[in-house]
Amino acid sequence: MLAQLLATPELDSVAFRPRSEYSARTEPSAAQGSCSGCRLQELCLPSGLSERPLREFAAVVFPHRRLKAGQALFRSGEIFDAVYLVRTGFVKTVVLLEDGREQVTGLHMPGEMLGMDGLASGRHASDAIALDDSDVCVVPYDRLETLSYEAREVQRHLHRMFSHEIVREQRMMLLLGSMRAEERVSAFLLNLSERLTARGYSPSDFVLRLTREEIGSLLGMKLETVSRIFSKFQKAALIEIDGKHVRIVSIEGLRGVVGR
Amino acid sequence: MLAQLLATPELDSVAFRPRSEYSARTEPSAAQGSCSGCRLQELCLPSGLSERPLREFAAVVFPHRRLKAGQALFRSGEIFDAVYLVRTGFVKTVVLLEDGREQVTGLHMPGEMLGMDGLASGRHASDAIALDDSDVCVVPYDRLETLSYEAREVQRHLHRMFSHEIVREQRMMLLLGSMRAEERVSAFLLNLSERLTARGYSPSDFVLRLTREEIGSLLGMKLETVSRIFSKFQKAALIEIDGKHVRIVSIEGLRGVVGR
DNA sequence: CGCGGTCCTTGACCCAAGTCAATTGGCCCA
DNA sequence: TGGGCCAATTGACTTGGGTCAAGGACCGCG
Repeated sequence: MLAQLLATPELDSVAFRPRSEYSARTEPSAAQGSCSGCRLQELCLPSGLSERPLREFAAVVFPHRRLKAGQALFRSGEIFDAVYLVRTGFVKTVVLLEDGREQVTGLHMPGEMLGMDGLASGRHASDAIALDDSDVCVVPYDRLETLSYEAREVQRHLHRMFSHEIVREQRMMLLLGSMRAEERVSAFLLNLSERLTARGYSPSDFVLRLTREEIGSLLGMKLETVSRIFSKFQKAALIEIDGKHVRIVSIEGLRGVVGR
Repeated sequence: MLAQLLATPELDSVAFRPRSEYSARTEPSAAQGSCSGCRLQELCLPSGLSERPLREFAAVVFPHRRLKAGQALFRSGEIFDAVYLVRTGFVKTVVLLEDGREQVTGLHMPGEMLGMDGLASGRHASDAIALDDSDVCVVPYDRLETLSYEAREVQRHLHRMFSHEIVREQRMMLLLGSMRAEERVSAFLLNLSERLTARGYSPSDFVLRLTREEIGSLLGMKLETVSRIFSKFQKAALIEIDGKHVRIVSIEGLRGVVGR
């Protein structure tokens, strides 16, 4: 999306110096763009801002970070110093149990904020891993604090984003705690469809960025179960599925699965 | 706890006028106490504040609301206008599926903040129900906004409380998505013990405020399973349980259940 | 081009947890 | 003081989803 706007030759030629941290960070690139020029505005931080704060934001510029598929944006235990806004690509977040078990806790799309979990303790409580080559806007927390301290509407918007995350996680708890496997998969597909639609993509035709195993982890089931349910939904003419490519044939049918 | 401080005759005689809303709200009582006098300080909003903002808070006074066991603090769909701080008693939060299924998403103790889920959409996304007779501090959101707008440390502290909630929910997702029933129950007991300890109660001797059904809902299992696991833990000499009264006999044993 | 790796699908079998049902014990209050 | 109600326990049985295993498709790479 917005990548086009910013992917000028100058930006593409910026050298990425890998740091020696264990998450193999890349330095934020010099890539810059004011929020006022960002196509994600209506989904992102400054959304809903009126004149004055918007003008302030117009001058604001945050560094970006480019991630290759599989690369970590941050890892559990690392010092928290910034939150992140996905600009392009998809990012998953994962929390780990000491014994190695892990749980995918979220799949984050352009416009969504990441990393607020680190604020509580000063260290991140989850890993964030790019699923595609991704571009992420880095908002240093002290910057954000100052902005929201100075512009009340920024503050309010920030609170709203926090709250959104809380509501999202509540819904995941509901899904994990009270729904059966088929309902979870159906809810997952419907949710994807909705969020992709809001970003201008087809509501019925998309590619899963996650493997069956990752989907299973997100939904609290095993990859074989995910696979079987996809097959079953296909047989029932609710979806067509080919590897990671999904076509929703009957939104109503899917709604029926979770509705009852 | 702090209730004693405030339960002066004048306050106790304040009339509670039930409103006509479907959650049968009581008006915030006129009960007042500055945050600087509150025994929950180190757990609550102004915690960690340095001189200046603390002085500001010293002047701050919020209304309280008394809830009888079973009474709702807020309900899903109601207009959001305040967040709440539990002062005494225990409060559960519940999210509902259209078909009537429900999921207990949290059990909240004194010092914990509630209701931030309403900020995202302007309406609460969950129900909050008192489990005991409880006393709750009502912080109108616009008040909070102003405070955190004026005192930067308040803002930071508020963000930290948001973040805490996000981390808590992440952990619940991990529990629901990746742990087996016995591990969940063990993690639940250990978590209760920890939080009660932080509040000055015994780490090993406490009463569950939830029924088996509510515990099951919180942990994503049926009440019979909860009951069986309690019995099993008792047979294994990890706990002693009599109705709602729990005594942890072997913390290490419980840790062993979830550790492996 | 062929080899190894990862991802996906499907089948057969099994078990953890759900379902259904009976019983007990408190507790409220008529 | 006893009847009704609700919470909890426990047993017998069922089942949804996990486990294990085999095989196929599709890479990227030497």
